[in-house]
Formats: sequence, structure tokens, C-alpha cells
Amino acid sequence: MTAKQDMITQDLAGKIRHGIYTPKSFLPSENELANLYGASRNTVRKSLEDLTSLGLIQKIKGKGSIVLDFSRLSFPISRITTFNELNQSLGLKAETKLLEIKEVKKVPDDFSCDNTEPFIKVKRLRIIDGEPDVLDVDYISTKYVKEISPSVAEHSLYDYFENDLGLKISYAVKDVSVQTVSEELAKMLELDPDRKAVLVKSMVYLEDTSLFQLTASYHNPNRFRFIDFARRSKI
Amino acid sequence: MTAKQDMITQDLAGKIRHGIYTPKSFLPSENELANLYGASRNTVRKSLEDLTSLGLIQKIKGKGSIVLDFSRLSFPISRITTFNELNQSLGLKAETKLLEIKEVKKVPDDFSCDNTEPFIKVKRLRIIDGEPDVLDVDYISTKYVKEISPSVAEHSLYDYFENDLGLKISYAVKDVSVQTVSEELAKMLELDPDRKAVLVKSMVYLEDTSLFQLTASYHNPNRFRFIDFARRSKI
DNA sequence: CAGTGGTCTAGACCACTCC
DNA sequence: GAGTGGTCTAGACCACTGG
Repeated sequence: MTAKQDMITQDLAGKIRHGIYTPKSFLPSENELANLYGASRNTVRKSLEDLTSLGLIQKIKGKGSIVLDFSRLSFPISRITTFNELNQSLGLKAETKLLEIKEVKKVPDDFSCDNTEPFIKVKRLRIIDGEPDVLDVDYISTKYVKEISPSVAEHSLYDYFENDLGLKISYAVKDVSVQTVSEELAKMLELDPDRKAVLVKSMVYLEDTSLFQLTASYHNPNRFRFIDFARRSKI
Repeated sequence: MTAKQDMITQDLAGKIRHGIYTPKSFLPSENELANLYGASRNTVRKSLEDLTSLGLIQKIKGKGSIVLDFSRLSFPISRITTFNELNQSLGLKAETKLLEIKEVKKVPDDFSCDNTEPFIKVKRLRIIDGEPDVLDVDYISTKYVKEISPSVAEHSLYDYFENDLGLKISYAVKDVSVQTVSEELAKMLELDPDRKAVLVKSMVYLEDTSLFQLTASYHNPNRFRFIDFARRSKI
């Protein structure tokens, strides 16, 4: 059962993306939307809040909700988005090369993680338009995932976690920095002689706040880019 | 007049940061908080939502709101945070060296911005613990800011914009990439011979969706780092 | 002035967790 | 079953925008 507010959000987001509501125009007022969808004004307001935090609209007091025009370029690191979801939305020709799957007793020290249960390590090279782009090293807790088949690792881990296993991924802490990497890794990513890569370390948590996954992603800096939508917060 | 929900948010955030509510413990329930603050449950829920998106708490259905322990390390690019606010919260010894203030007819082409009014250009080198860290090049629209004095540029632009001019900064689009920069810039930032810097380009907008400011920040990659809190979104 | 979004209330029913 | 958060309603008053 999808909540009424989410259906409204989806519907409005679709109409914005498909140009039924165009950038710089105003959405119908909150009262009109409430009538249109047969919902209370509070429910509509919740939807508009979600669209606002997604960067699709901007609310202006006394005037209305105006459609922004970043819908196409948003390439967010500040939401949790997977390689496959990204490629789909950008329409890129992407390929995943599975390098390693094995169970390990613990996670490397530089994650500063003291969990004691075994993890499944998955190492994958992501290739876009024939060029090596990212090396992903994932560690997935065996508390929640007992086994990962090569075909799942080559396809999409998140699709498997969320749709097949029913896990609820909730939030992540990401640490982005630039590192000089090993010669082996530099060769794999076809880096410049300086061997600098952008390292994104992620710690991913489930709805019950338990640690679920650790990832180190090494990006080729010449092709690394992300676009982020940020709001000024009151605190 | 501060809204009741914001006072509750501030109060709870303070109690979390000061350890009155400790990580891994639960906040009082929504009904208890409503009684405590003399507010309706909806108002309390709005506060808890804000704390959730700030990454201070995590709500668990049927159980309660649990305090997370990232309050210290959050160093967000996904909110709009200024150099001064950051340094204050991290307690760093920072210094700003003003290099240039002048009015320019238009903004460099690589911002892909077609605004025609003049902008004020401000160029500043940020030095942390004696080491050059960031070169900021700002362009501020003369539609909203007529003049910027050197002392303001050396202190804090945002403090001036928000508190003195009463401008309402609302949202920004940020584009992060790694670039090879000029020898002059490389020398200023004391870069490695490869002359690679992390470039953060920002476009900042006001509450009425008008473009207000453009910034190019060149970071020394050896000291560049940001930590981000991300939530998985439904859409 | 009428219309907009911003805040707030008091209630309701549901799904979930834990005992 | 009692308590929790999730969703939703119907109403109220406010501050702001525009003509």
C-alpha cells in the first residue's frame, strides 16, 4: 500500500519531468491540489516538501510553488544512488567487471569499524563507454546477506537487497577525499602518473540503525564529477 | 518570532550535541515530547523530521527516535555552509587573505550563465594552520549587493548578506570535479607537480529563485575532504 | 482586498514492536 | 495489549504577495 502523499509526490514529479509542469511556471496552489487529489491540505504539503528537498520545486510565500529546472542534471551524492540507477537515468553504456567475491573475517582497519562478524567482499570494476571509471570494493555484513552470487554482483546488489531480501536501506555516511593509490590500482583505472584517485568511502545503515555495508569507491579523477543540490538549513 | 517547531528543534539539537541525549539512546516518545513542550504531536513531528534530515536521529517505527552519533563529524557539502561557520564548528585556526575586489561586466563563460547585470568579483585565499587550503573566487550579483568593503570580504560575506542586508539564501547547485589548474594557481595553493585541484563550482539562489552568487573554489586535494550524510529517497 | 504558503491544533486510524 | 511512529483529516490563524 503506497501512501496517498507518496502517490501525489510521484504524480507531480512525473508531470514535472515530462514537462507538463514546465520550469519557471507555478504549480496549482495547495488548496487546488488538495481538491484535485481529494486530499487534505496537509497531505499535499507533505508532498510539496518532498519535491522541495529533491530540488524539483521552490516554494515562495504568498506566491506559490515554482518549478525549478535542474531535474535533468541532478547527479546526487547526497542521496544514496547506485551505479545502475545512475546509469539508467543518464542513459550511459555501462559495464561491470566482477573481480572478486569472497568472505572475509573482518573489514580493513581504515574503515574504523569494530564489527566482529564476517563480511562478504565484492570487488568490481565499472566501465563506462569502454573506459575504466570506478573500482568499487564492497563489504556486506553476513548478518543480513548470507550469500551473493556472481550474477547478482554483476547485475545490481541493491536491487537484490531491497527487492529480493526486503532489506530497508536508510542512510549512509560518505567520506570523500583524494588519495594516491597503488600502482596496481592506478593501472586498472588508467590513471595519470601522479596516481591520484577520488576515494568515496561509504558506511551504509539499515532502518534499525545497524551497520550493513561498507564501500570504498576509487574514481578516475579525470572523469569524476558530481552535481549536488543543497539547501541552506536553519540550524 | 521563531516558530515553536524551530525552538523545539534547536532545543533537542542542543541537548543531543551536549550529551543530554546520548548516542544510541531513545528520545522521549512523540506524545511525551508534545506534553513536555506544550505542543501538538504534529509540531513535535516536524521538529523530529528536521533532526532526521540533519542526521542527528533516526526514527524506528514502533520503537522510537534513536540518537545517532555523527553529530561531531558532519562536515556537509550538501548543506550550504560557509568557510567561517565550518571553522567555528571545527575549531580551526583560519585566516583569509583578500586578493581582489572589483566589479566585472559579466561572469566567466564556464559558469554557463547568461545574466547580463554586472557582478562584484571577490578573490580570497583561505589559509588553515598556516597552509594555503582554498582559493575562492566569488561573483555576487549587483542586483542585490551594491558594494562590498574589504573588511566584509575578509570577515564573512554571508554574515553581511543575511544579517545586514536581510537576503534570504535558499538553495545552491554545486558541481564538484578535479581539474588541472594554472601554474600561478598551483603555486598559490602549493600543489603537487601534477597541478591537480578539486574544483567546487556553486550557483547560489535566493528565496525567490533569482541567481545571486557564483563561486569557484579551488581546494588543495591533499587537504580536501568532506563528510556527507545521505538518506535513501523513495523516488 | 483575496489568495498564497507557514504554522499549529486536536483528533482519528493504522502498522509496527515488544511483552 | 499497550505503546510507538506513520498517515490523514478539518479546521484555525498568521504573514506575505499581488492588484
